[in-house]
Amino acid sequence: MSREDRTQLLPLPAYVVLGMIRLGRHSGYEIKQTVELSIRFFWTISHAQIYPALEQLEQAGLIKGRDDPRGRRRRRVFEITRAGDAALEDWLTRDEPLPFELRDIGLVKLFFADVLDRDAALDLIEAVRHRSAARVAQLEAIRPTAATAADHEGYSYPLVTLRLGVAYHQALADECAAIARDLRRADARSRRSNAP
Amino acid sequence: MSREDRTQLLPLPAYVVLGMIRLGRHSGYEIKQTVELSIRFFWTISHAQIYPALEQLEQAGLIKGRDDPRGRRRRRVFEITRAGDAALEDWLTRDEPLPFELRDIGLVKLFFADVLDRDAALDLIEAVRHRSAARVAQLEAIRPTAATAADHEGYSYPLVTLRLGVAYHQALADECAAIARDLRRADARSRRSNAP
DNA sequence: TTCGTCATGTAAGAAGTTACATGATTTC
DNA sequence: GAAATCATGTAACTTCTTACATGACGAA
Repeated sequence: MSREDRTQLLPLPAYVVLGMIRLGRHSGYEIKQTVELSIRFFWTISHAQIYPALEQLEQAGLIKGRDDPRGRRRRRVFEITRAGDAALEDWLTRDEPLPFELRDIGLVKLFFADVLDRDAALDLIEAVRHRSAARVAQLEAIRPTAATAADHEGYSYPLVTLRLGVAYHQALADECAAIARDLRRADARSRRSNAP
Repeated sequence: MSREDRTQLLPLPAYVVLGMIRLGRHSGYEIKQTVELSIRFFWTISHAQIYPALEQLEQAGLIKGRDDPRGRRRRRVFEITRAGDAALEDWLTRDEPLPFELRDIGLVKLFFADVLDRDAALDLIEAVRHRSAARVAQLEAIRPTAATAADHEGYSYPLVTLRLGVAYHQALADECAAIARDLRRADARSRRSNAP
């Protein structure tokens, strides 16, 4: 797919920054913080990307910035323009593929686990299970905050993405447990038939 | 975390290539094909990475290559060395964090969906649901192949990773359906109370 | 006065993708 | 004989992270 094929008017990080401005994050610093508190489980962006993106968005007329120092501490705040609102809505409703890119070293290792003995393989499965269980716990810890925002501030979709994150890590953890059970059962069966 | 902190002896793609050689993939071309057929849902690697990685692995003495042309068509085949076996097993059993990196534009868009009207938001949820449902179907289509390999060739872990992939995409799809149901229910409730 | 936080930016480098480049073999 | 597949490599480019650089403010 070449650059021109997809009607990607802006690079993706810029849309994320635009969305954060739309949700009332004003400075680059605030955007970075909110990203870490909310979407970091399915999207990351470093401040070295944010500041150039803000520049780019302003150049495109989608946001409007002004200096708003706090005391002598410099600070630049932004607001979304009408063109920005339109661009964000266009992006959100655009009928385009929604890439799901996963890089999971746990699963890669597990894929190769036939070269290990049974116990080492089970250790790997347990490591993957534990990782997802920990992630579920992390997400559940955030849930009250998201639920409050949903009830009182009218932001219900952060809670939706949280639910999805919990759902798939819970499923991953459960399936790991099931797989470990199956492997142990198969092993017990084969030992019974080999040594009667 | 700095480069030296983690005892990452080789870059990750090199371990993936090493593992593929271990599973009997001989050439760079074959490795690329197997990656596409098996781990592509949680790891990708381009041929532009594979060939340098093979070079690097050979330099490190973990694999041994020789020319094995097919007719006049050149071809270089590799086999894993004893040092390579050891390095692979060390990597697989190493007690290190297992990064899970997700970049999911569907969830990002959903996170911002409060700025959309109800129908557009439901369209987004449906798009995310459909994407995962399609992925489940894709994975189920591969399952017979993986099951055969597990039963007859002693490679049971590819089937394990397949199960995990099915589990989490199924969970994602189910949760999307549940969320859509909840949203519609909440909407119906609020309309009832507003217009009695 | 030191540490953590607020705040913004740039530069260098790593990692990865796409495109370029080449050529043989097989299949239709 | 054209198209798909086998097969290997490099170059250019994009993207993203980490490190560098700077400085104010508040709390202990």
